[in-house]
Amino acid sequence: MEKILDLISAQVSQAFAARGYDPAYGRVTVSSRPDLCEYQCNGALPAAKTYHKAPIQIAADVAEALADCPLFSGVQAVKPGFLNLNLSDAWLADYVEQMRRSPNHGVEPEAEAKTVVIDYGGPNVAKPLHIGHLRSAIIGESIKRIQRFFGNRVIGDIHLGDWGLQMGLIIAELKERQPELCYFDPAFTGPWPQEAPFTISQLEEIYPTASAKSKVDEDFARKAHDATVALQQGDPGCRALWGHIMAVSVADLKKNYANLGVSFESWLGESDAQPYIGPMLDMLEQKGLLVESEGARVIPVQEPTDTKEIPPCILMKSDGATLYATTDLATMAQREQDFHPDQILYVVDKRQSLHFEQVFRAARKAGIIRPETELRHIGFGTMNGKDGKPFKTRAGGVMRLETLIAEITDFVRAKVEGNDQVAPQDKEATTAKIAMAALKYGDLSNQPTKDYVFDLDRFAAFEGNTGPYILYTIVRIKSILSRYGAWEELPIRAPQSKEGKDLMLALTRLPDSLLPAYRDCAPNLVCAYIYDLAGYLNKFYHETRILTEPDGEKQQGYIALIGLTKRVLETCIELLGFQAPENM
RNA sequence: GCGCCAGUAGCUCAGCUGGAUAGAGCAACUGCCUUCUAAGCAGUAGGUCGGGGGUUCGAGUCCCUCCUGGCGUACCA
Repeated sequence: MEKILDLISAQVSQAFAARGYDPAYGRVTVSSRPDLCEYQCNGALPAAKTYHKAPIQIAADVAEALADCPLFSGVQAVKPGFLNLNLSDAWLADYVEQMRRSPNHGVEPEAEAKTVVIDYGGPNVAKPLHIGHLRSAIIGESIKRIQRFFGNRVIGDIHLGDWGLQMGLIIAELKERQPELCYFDPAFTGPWPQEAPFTISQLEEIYPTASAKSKVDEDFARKAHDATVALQQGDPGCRALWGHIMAVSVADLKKNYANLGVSFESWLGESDAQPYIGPMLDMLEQKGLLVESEGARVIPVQEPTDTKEIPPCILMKSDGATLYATTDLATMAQREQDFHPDQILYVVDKRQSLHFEQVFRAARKAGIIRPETELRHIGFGTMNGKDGKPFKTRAGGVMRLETLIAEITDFVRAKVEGNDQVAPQDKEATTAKIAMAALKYGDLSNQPTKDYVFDLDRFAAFEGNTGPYILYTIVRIKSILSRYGAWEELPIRAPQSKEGKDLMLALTRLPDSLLPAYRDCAPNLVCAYIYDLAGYLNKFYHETRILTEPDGEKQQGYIALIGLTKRVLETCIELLGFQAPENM
């Protein structure tokens, strides 16, 4: 269905045209002065210049033309030249009723579904998830859900860091600890053991140990390098070990992402892009795009129109090794082959923006993706501690994601334990839902590109603009609805109060809020919308006795209104990646 | 050096293509629970929108300049 601002703007534009003005001046926005009116049109101000007339005169002219319009209960031309509009109760109720019946609450999906690949996550195999992975996961997951809501076919790709030196380090360290393992016996031909020679917690200890050792022990560093080369060249023992590392690690990653409510359709990694590297480099050589520069093979991406200097995209180091950019390009070739995407979104730390600029340009130049495919880097900022510096543990290390989640969960649990509304058997599940809302909303309510301060005390307080506030609002509605009984089919009725009308007006803003959130990949706009909506619901709730309302028809209208509000709020938090409990 | 991003209330942040009196939340203070969950609602106080110029009927928003901070700047990912 059509967005309410479009409908109103069309009416006002018509009025402008009817009085001989350009209809383009008829654009209507939500009022910046809710005390004066619900909607406003500023078109008379710029029109004054064009028509050499006083703006107030134009506004009055248009107001006159709108006098009989059934959309409005009031149209006023004010001071400099504002057009102040108020909607008729009946028309508004009818619009909200249409929203109630619409499958997406009035939000129009894309006319033609697009195929979108979203690259988020990017965890390294054999290393625990830490808070650096949090934003990518949360933001990426939300963008994915928003894309789906608008009808697109979306593939979330975790893009594992499963290749390169880190694997060599682990293999080399294992060889030092357990040289007797069959994987290190060149004479051994298999079959390889089913069971991995380590657990996930051992793996998580082995990697940092090996990494630290390689920095002080040159001999060990060389062994790790050799193991990496052996793996990449297909040494059977190394490959078998690598398979174990992958299996153990991926199982653990799946568990951890599931705890976050984050999932991926594609579990491919850098290793899967390797077969594409050779052919891609050949193709680039053939096209003459790959040139020698300071001993490396690069694709120059500087354009004559650039005002800044863009270093070339390096695909092969002087020692012949490939790099990050090589893998990313090969991965793009793979995605083009597998999915033929209309859009690829990279939800990756904003500090890598230059890297993506180079890779995107190289990909375009080389024709690795179709020209019409949109490539976009959604760069996000750092999560900082209260001191404004990157978040660390008390000891100064990088905090594990599990630890962070456990800390929030503990805070929430303390509050839920003392809450009689929650049945004892539901307490743990409710705690988990609230904790997830606090964490995700806390992150997503910020603009993705900005660094933000993660303050556990603030998030745990649950007052004001927080995830738990949104959940609490939903729970209040659920409580009334469950006492009332069947409510799903009740129609929206004309508002009975200012609070009721304000709530309806807030509901009509859903499509106008979600569309920019979708276009700009900005979940923070969804947060801003539901915070606003929740506020209007709570005001309405406070001013209106619903269950004790004697007039049955009025009561049905109230119930229908809060029922729709509940559905809209739940739809939105679903887009953000969390859910509301029954009680809290 | 060059480039990108940011600077709005004590703190954390909004502010849509320039428009009416710059908004929330936290912290402070004041009211509201015998009636649907007070994790709520209402109110008070708190600002020369980093500084200085400019564009115009009008600038937090656009242009220039300066200051401060963060990040990035060819063989790490």
